[in-house]
Amino acid sequence: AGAARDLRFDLTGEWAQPLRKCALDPANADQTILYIDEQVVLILKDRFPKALYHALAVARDPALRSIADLRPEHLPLLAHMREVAVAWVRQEKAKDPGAVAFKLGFHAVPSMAQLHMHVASQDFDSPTLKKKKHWNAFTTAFFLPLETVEAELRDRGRLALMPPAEERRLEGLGLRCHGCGQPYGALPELKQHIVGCEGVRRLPGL
DNA sequence: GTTCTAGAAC
DNA sequence: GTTCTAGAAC
Repeated sequence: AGAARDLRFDLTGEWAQPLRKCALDPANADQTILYIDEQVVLILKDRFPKALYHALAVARDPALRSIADLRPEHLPLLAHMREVAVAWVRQEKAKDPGAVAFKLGFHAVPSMAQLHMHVASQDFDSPTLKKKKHWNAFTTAFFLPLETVEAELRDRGRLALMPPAEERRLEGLGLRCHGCGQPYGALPELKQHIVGCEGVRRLPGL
């Protein structure tokens, strides 16, 4: 008998479908499509971005609903998603040399159906970043870097899904600047800090 | 994922 | 009194 499927990764609600719909039927998508080929569509996260630059590389294979479906055979797809993401990052950084370093990766427990990789500048300067959960989803171990995901697929054949208790722990962690480590009690204070933090400007990444 | 909003926190 | 967070949404 196979293991029971983790319901957190099923994402069957209607509100969770826009990325999947875009990947499967891009001609009728209302998102801004930056790039598309047979394997991947790069979508600009223009309505609710969490940083000055924020895009999503979405897999077009209908079988890839989330990171739970990834297997070693998908390593070439992940490499291609990196190429597509890096091309966009280079283009944006050429236009804006002052942009903060980008990072590529997946949320440990996604909220939207269809495998999607975040491509985001680490300024996290956005009016639509409103909740502690948003902050911690990008600045804690809840964010799985692309290299980590690739290594785990290579070494273990699939991803170990984050236990619900660990998910709750990371979402609830106290707010802390990812650039300098300074703790903050409230999100508005932290958001005011990050726009001027030198540590944020010096973050490593793409 | 977001919206709404009650009531906690300040 | 105002700001801010966090839980329900069928």
